[in-house]
Amino acid sequence: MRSASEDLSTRARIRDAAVALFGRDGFGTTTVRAIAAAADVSPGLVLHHFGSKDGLRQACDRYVVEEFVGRKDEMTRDATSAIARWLADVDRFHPLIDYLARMLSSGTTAADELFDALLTGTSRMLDEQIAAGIMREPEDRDILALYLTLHGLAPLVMRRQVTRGLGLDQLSEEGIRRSTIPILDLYTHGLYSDDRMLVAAREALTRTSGPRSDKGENDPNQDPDPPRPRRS
Amino acid sequence: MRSASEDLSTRARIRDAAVALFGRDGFGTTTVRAIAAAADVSPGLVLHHFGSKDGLRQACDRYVVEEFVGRKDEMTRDATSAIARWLADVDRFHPLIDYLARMLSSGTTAADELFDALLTGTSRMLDEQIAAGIMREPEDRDILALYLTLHGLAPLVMRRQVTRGLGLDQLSEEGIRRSTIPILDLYTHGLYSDDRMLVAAREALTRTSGPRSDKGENDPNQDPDPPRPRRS
DNA sequence: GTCTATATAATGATAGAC
DNA sequence: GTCTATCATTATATAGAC
Repeated sequence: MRSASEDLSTRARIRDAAVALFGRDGFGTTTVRAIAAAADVSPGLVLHHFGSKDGLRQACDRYVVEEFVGRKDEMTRDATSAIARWLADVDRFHPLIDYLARMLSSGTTAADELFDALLTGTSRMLDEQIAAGIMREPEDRDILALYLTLHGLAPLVMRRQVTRGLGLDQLSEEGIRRSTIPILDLYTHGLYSDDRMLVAAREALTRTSGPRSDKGENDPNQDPDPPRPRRS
Repeated sequence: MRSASEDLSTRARIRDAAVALFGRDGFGTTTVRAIAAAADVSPGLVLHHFGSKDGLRQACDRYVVEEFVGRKDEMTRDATSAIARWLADVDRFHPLIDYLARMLSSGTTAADELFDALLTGTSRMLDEQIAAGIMREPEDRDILALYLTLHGLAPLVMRRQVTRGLGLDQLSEEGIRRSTIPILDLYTHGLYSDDRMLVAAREALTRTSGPRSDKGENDPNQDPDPPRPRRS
């Protein structure tokens, strides 16, 4: 299991350097020269291999998608050992995560593909766990799958904020150790002590079909206001 | 309530154009000339007002943070009417959201400030709701607040994916109508049918202190693997 | 495949007129 | 405050030697 930059082909080395820099600094800010320097080749060679800067970007997109979706299948087969390998190889993935974050918040079709693949995986998982009786039957499987996927990606997309909030890298062992139980607790017992919010929202939604749905009032998530994305 | 571009000062018009373009295309990709064209002024004027392109960026950062945090207080005072106003004025906010998304996934200190403000708001809300008996006592308030903030921001940061998955804009009335109940359901009843996952994770975590924590196995969220950010 | 030039265009920034 | 014109720099991309 290669750890980082070793006996990679020159082309792969350039691609890896590009992923890292695009992910860290953005596409527009990153210059071909900087990529060439990072990969220790001449600027000309970068363009020789990928045609243009945009061609390089597309290659990076394809590579990152492939890498994530590929690993996803791997995870499905053997999650535990895959996680172990992941932790051992975490340095290799950080650049990919940063790149992924930029992909997802911008609007490329490659990001769409990737998201769809992850969403499909989540849906399949939901079906299985519900069938096995591990999970209960939710209100709406599709929407639940969508938001679970979002929630799962959020810590990756905002990795910096998680690391700041946790006081340590979430992807470290200690980070996982500290956040696992609280999150499982949330997904096991929920947030509210009883049904009253749900009932109230259901009522409000069936009652008013017009503008200003009152529901936003006590819902910690999802709602329309960017000022306080989870609640007031 | 001004809807979009009207009797704004020239400086404000330039700033709005910059927010929109930076948010849509990224900082490096967006040129001063493009901003000038969008604001219908000369390139020189842009730099006259903001000193440099980076100065313009900083002004945009400050503006967006201020706008979100300011609105947040507004929400706290009167969530319902604030939401109504938000919905009426949704076009004005879309560019801000796109800008926010880029801020949060890149690593500026302005983004840190903003996130911290939102996190503080979430924490305060948690305390209140728990004290009021609306929410139950969680495993760890701080970590819960952190992840609730992340979950709340996720649909904004990945707005495009939510819109694709929902088949309509999440910020539209119909989008809210469709996603409110499923999400409230998740936060009310949780995901799992019983405690077994939580118990298993707790056991695994206290048992093994070494590498490879088995817990990742059945936790739909937060875990280390980018391949399947929520579960296998 | 890889490098060293170099062409060509576009960018951020400045100066000075109005 | 706003514009036009221009500078100096830097970028992507190409051509050709090795």
